[in-house]
Amino acid sequence: MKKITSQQQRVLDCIQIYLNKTGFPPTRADICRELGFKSPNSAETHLRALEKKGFISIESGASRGISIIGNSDLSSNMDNNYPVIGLVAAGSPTLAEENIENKISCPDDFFSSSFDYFLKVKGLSMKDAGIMEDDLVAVKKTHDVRNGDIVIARIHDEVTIKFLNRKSPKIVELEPANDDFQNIIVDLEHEDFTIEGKSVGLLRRN
Amino acid sequence: MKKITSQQQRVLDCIQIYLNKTGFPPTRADICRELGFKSPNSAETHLRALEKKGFISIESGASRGISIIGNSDLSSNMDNNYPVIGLVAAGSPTLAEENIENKISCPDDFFSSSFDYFLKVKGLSMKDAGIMEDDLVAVKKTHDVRNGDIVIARIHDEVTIKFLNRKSPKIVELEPANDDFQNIIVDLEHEDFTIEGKSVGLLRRN
DNA sequence: TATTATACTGTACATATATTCAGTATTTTT
DNA sequence: AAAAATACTGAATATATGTACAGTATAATA
Repeated sequence: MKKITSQQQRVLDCIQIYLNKTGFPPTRADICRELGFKSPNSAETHLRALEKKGFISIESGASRGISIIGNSDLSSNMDNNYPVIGLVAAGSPTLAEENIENKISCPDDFFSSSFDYFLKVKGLSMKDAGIMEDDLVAVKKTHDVRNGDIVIARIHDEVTIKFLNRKSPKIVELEPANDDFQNIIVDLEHEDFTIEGKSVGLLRRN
Repeated sequence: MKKITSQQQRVLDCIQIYLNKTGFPPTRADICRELGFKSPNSAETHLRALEKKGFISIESGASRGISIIGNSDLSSNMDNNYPVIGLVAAGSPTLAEENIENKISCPDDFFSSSFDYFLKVKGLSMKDAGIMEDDLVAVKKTHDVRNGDIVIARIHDEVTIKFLNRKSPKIVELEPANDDFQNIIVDLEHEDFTIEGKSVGLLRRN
């Protein structure tokens, strides 16, 4: 992003404020009125400078054809309501109504990968990985997991969040990030084991 | 809200889609083009009907002066672009262009308190508090801080994130959350010390 | 049944608006 | 020191645009 002058910043702010106030962009004359310019060309040259530097785009010929770039304000990355699910000792973290503690509005592209829900962490078994009690882990429902991934796994009826370490085709090791906890060895042939998903991010609200 | 006809709904949708696509509202001619009308008055009468029913407002005389009424809360609850600032060893974390690594679109009410920027954490001095390298700490610029708060403080030219512990009116202790690091004792009378803000949340993107 | 609302086409026109051209002056960059 | 960018005023103009007027036709409402 190229550098912006203070006057150009004023014009850019003016456009944003006008948009918030009216719902549509200003004309050159509107900008002049707001900022005290006496010639529409004052606004015009600033707009062209802002366009050249990539801050706005101007639809040629169209009235009020200004749009602020990076202002993905509406549908392109519309917020979605993501459920927060408590990590209970027993029971699968289903999206059933009774398991949803609340919902968080958040852009769809907030994390590197899309995700399906937030998991509220209980306990400190992953504390050395920076995952603390009550942290919200963004979980993507997938079976495409690799060694070293932080996965949400279910063994019988117990759900847990751990590092994945696939030792052999039949043996999976779940590693906590805390010396006070022990590794969990799962024999895929004799135990009911499911990967619910993996962590793609974390959110902590003080 | 009064009932809407299917054609009026089409026009309303058309306005929203046009807004999402271009960033500004359509003209009567634009609506005609999108929906296949052959007279600008077709769009005009639908717009007047939508205005009468309270779905949109029309600024008289202004080109593209259409705004969707239901979107008023959406524009106030709109996402904001928050700058990501690198925690550099030296220098204040100012919002100057050269310090902004990128921007993150995020709802204003995402954390318990409003905040001003994301600070990208370097080092592991707060690892026992679950703050890891490259984590993004949501920082609220404020001087209203209390003992036990995670604060962003500046000593001379060095910026750091630590627990605050005000020992006396003149002595402030900054505590890391890592046994490998030592407490920092600051003498307010003889050292250049500023509280830049405090942490109100954390974001980690794997 | 009369009236109003809906749903259009088509023409016309005043004005709202973008945009160009001609200047002047200061600051920044090369 | 020259060139380019910034920061304006002021005037002019082609056109983009809102909007009124004149029709036609069907569906909904009172």
